Amino acid sequence: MDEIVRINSDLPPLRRLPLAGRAGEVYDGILKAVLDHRLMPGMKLSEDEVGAVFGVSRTVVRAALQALAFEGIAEIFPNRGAFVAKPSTETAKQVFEARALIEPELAANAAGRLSPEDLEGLRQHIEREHAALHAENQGEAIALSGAFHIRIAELSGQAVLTGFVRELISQSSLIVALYWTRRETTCESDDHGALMEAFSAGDSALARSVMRDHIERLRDGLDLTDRETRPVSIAEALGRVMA
Amino acid sequence: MDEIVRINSDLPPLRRLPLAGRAGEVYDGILKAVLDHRLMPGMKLSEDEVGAVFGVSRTVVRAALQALAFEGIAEIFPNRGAFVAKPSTETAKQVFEARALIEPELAANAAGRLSPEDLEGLRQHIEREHAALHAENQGEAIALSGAFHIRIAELSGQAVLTGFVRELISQSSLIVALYWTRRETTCESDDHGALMEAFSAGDSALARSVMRDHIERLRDGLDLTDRETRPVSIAEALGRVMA
DNA sequence: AACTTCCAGATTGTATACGATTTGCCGGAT
DNA sequence: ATCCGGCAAATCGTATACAATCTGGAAGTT
Repeated sequence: MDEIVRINSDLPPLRRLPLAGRAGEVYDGILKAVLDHRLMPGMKLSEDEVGAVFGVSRTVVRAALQALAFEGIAEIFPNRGAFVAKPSTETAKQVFEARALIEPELAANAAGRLSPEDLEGLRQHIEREHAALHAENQGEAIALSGAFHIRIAELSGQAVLTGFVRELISQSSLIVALYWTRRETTCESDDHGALMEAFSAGDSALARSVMRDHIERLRDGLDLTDRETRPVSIAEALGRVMA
Repeated sequence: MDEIVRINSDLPPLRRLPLAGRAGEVYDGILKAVLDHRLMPGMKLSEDEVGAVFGVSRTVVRAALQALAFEGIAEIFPNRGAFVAKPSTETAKQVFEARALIEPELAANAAGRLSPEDLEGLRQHIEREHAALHAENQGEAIALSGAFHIRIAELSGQAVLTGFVRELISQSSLIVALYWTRRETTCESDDHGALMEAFSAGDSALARSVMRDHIERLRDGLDLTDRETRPVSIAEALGRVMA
C-alpha cells in the first residue's frame, strides 16, 4: 500500500488523449498494474472496487474504464462489467501483423529526420533497457522496450500512425503476459542496438528491414497455438455445441 | 423533428465498441450529423444542449462524447467542453498516408478469400453508390464510399487493422467536409469497380495497387495547402504572436 | 480612455441516489 | 435427484444535485 508506484515521467505516454480530472490517474494506475502483470487478463474490474482503491466515485472510474476499453486494455460487457482484456491468439497474431505493417514504415521515416539530440535520447534509452535486463527486472524491461517503439513512432512525425502504435504496444504487453515463452530469454539480441545503427547512418531502408525482422522475432517468442480460443460470439459458441 | 434519420442497417458500423444503453444512440446521432455535414468541424457540443436534443442526461452524453473523441470525431478540452474535431491539413495528410499504408494491404488480403456471396454483396454495394451519385445525393454517396472501404477491411479478416480503418474513414469524412474541392466531381472514375475486378479475379497484387492508386486519387481531390493551420498549442500561438 | 479587479453566469467535473438488469441461490414440483 | 420458478443480492445504467472551473462583462482605479 505504501509502495509508491512510480512511472518514469520521461517515458512517452501510453495514453492517447487527455482524460478529465482524476480519471487520468485511474487510467494510468490500472494500465500500470496491467503492464506490471499485477492485473492479469480476464480479471474483473468492478466499478465500486476500483473506485474504492483510488478514492473516487464510479463516475470517474467509468470514464477511465471506457478509455481503457478503447485502447483494448479492458473489455466492457454491457450490464456485466469491465474486465482486463484477454486477447485471443488470433487477436495476438493480428496485433503483430499490424505492427509488422506499420512500424517498419515509421522506422524508415524516422531514420531520415533524427537530430543528434534524438539519437542521443534513443541511445540513453537503450542504456536503460540494458540496465533493466541486467537487473533481471522483467517488468521494467518490457515497459522500456515498448516505450522505445513508441518513441521511434513519435520521431517519425506521423502522429496518426503513432496513435495506432501506442494502442498496439499496450495490447502487446497483454499478449506477452498471456503467451510469452521464456525459451530464448536473451532473444533481445540487441535488435534495438541494430536499429540505432540504421538511424545513426540515416539509412531508411535498413531501418525498415531491421524493424520488420525485430517484430517478427518478437512474435516468434510467443506461443500462439490455438489451444484456448474462446468463442467470440454466442452464436459461434452455440453452433459449436450443437454441431 | 419528425424527420427520422435512418441509418441503413446493413452498412458496417462506424463504431468500434459497444456503448452502454442510450449512449450508443447519442454517438450514432452525432456521428451521422457530422458525416452529413450538418455538424461542421469546430462546432461546440455542449453537454446540456446535446442532452436536451436526445432526451438524456449529461452522464450519457459524456460517455458518447468521450467515445467520439477516441475516434477523432470530437475534441475534448478539459473544463472547456467538446467540439467537433477540426483536423489540420497536417492531420489530413497523415490520415491519408495511414490509409495508403494500411488499406492496400487489407485489399490484397481480402482478394484471396472472398466468397461468391461476398463478391455479390460488394457488387450490390457499388450499385447503391452509383444510384446515390446519379441522385446527386452527395452525403449518401460519401457515406457509402466509406462503408465500402470498411467492408473490404472486414472481409480481409484482420479485425485489428479494420478497427484502425474505421477510425480513419470517420476522420476522412471530416477532412472531406473541410478540404474537399468539387473540381473533379466525377473523380470517382469507378475506382471501386476496378477493385471489384481485382477481387473477382482473386488478384491480390492488383487489388493492392488499385487500392493504393485509389487512395492517392482521393487525397489529390483535397486542397491541403497550409492556409489555415491553427496553432495546436498555446505555446505555439504565443510564439507566433511574439515573433 | 485604458487597464485591472472582481463578480455573476454558464459550463464542466464529481458524488450520490435511485432504477434496471443480471446472477446465483433456494425451495418446491415433478 | 433433477428441473423449474422466483426471490434476493450484487452490479451496472441513468438522473440529479452540488462543487469546481472558466468566461465575459461591469465596475472601479489610475
